[in-house]
Amino acid sequence: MITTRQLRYFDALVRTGHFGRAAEEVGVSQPALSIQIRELEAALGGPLVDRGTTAHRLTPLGAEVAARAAGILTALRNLEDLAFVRGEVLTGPLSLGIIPTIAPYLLPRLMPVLAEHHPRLRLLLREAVTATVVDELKAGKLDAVVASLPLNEPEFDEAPAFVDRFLLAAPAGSPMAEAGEVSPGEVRAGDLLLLEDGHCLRDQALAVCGMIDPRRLRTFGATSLATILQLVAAGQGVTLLPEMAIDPGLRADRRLALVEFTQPQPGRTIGVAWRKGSPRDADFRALAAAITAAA
Amino acid sequence: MITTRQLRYFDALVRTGHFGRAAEEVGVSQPALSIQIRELEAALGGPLVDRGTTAHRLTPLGAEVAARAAGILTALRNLEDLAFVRGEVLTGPLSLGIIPTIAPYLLPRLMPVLAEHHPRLRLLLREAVTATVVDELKAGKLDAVVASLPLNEPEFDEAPAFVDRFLLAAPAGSPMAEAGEVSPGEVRAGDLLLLEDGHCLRDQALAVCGMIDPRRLRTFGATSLATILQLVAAGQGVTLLPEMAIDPGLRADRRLALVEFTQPQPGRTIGVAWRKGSPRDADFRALAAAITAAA
DNA sequence: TAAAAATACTCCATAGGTATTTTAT
DNA sequence: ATAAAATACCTATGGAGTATTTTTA
Repeated sequence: MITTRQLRYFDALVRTGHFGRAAEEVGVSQPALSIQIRELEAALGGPLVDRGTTAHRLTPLGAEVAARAAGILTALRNLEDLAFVRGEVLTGPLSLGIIPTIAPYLLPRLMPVLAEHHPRLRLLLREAVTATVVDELKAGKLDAVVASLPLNEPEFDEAPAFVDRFLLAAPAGSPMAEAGEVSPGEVRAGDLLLLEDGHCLRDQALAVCGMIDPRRLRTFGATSLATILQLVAAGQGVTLLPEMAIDPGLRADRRLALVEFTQPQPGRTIGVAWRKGSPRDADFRALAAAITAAA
Repeated sequence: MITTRQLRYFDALVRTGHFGRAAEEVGVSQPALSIQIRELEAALGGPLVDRGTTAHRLTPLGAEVAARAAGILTALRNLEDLAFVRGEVLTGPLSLGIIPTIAPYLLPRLMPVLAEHHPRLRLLLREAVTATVVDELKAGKLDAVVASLPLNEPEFDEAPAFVDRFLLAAPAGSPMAEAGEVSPGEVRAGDLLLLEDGHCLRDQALAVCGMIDPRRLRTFGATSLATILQLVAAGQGVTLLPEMAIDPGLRADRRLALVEFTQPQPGRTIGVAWRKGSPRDADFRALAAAITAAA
């Protein structure tokens, strides 16, 4: 008899590749997890993992079971979510992931909208780069994420909220700052300042400017747009700036010039993504609507 | 924490509509089942069934849960089936449903083929009308069914094996028997002898002859083609006879005439159906191939 | 020899059984 | 009044913890 417990433990084992860490993740001791894995292997008539002391590999049977187990666990999570869908939309706890290039600019505008229209919503926020929040959404640690769409994950549904245009931030007085507008192709690789690896905005900036060769790029350890903007203000280069990041304080900065791109203006679509089949999808669409209202 | 046990018990409750019979079906006492249902209701935050003393109705939440639970249980069954897919195809136990208008004619030819090519297969056969084997296949009591396709069940996959033509069996000497061939439209409702309700061959005969109005039909309690043929031989009427039901003994019967239909000749497609996503689908396609070889 | 998983053994939570009560028709 | 589900109470299985041993790189 296969139990959900066995599947949960095995799923954690697959994701961590380590009995001890998997046990920690599901909140039991390592022997308890080992025993459940052994039970599952007995039920399926063969080993699921090739045990090495340091590293483990899934057997072919294990890989097949892992894929099916993930599907079953997602369906179970969705079933459990039915408990929260009682009454009106957007009430109760909601674990939401937001990427760093959206969170600080969206949240100040979004929170008042949610507080007014969905006062019984309890948001549990998590800020991390796209790859991280995507993994956590798949694993069930998050209910939904706010990110740049599309995420190209077949197991997600998405609701776009608004389009965020890109502008060019350049040092005041530089040639580009003097032009009324610039085309993306005019940005030189040596001038472009980028966020560190993992931020989707970095990849989008490269795509917009048509750059592929990573060798000629100047990447800083900067994890926030605010830091990058300080570098631009100091004349170190230019950067792609999402329109939503512009606030009055930024416009007042005499060291910076904000230049629009020529048509068609590049931009990113901001929206909400969640696991397909979730019974809370009405909630998530309502959230996307609230984001549209806030933007 | 939702368990597979709760889902299994609830699924049985949904299908039986009765706590006692559901408990019997899953092999536990009625209180044990009641407790698991209550646990599931607690986990989902609301009642799943409206308790009446004699009859029960699912709540809207209950209906939603029932649908999702059925999907999860099917996925779990398919996962458990992975245990049997080790080694070569068509080995080990296989629960197979066959409808009565196929079983007695196909099995004598099929069993030797299977014994020769798949000696390690252990067939567990069940003969019942289409609706019954379809339900049992959905419920996981059967692994596959041999029936007339398509079954039009979105949760099944199908593999056709061969086309079984229909012929007309008429009393020797009757006008239709004298004609070299007849068209389906010539069969009069008052002449056509039919199997009792539930046999798909009955519905197919009506469709072939273009009859809709059930009031003018003469239905007997006959559950087998052999019985119907005795009535035809006695001059009581005519019947639609699948070609595979014809054996030398039947051809030798001087009281019966077998008349072919005009082109396009009507017929039924015989094949194998199973639950979508089953890891044993290679087995089932091999079974369909064996049936083709036997026919 | 050091890190990681498997065993050994003890404890307790939970599923299950029987007997009985409650409930609704 | 009767059939059906819920409750009460006891038993036993199995999941989990700690301590320890085995394994392999």
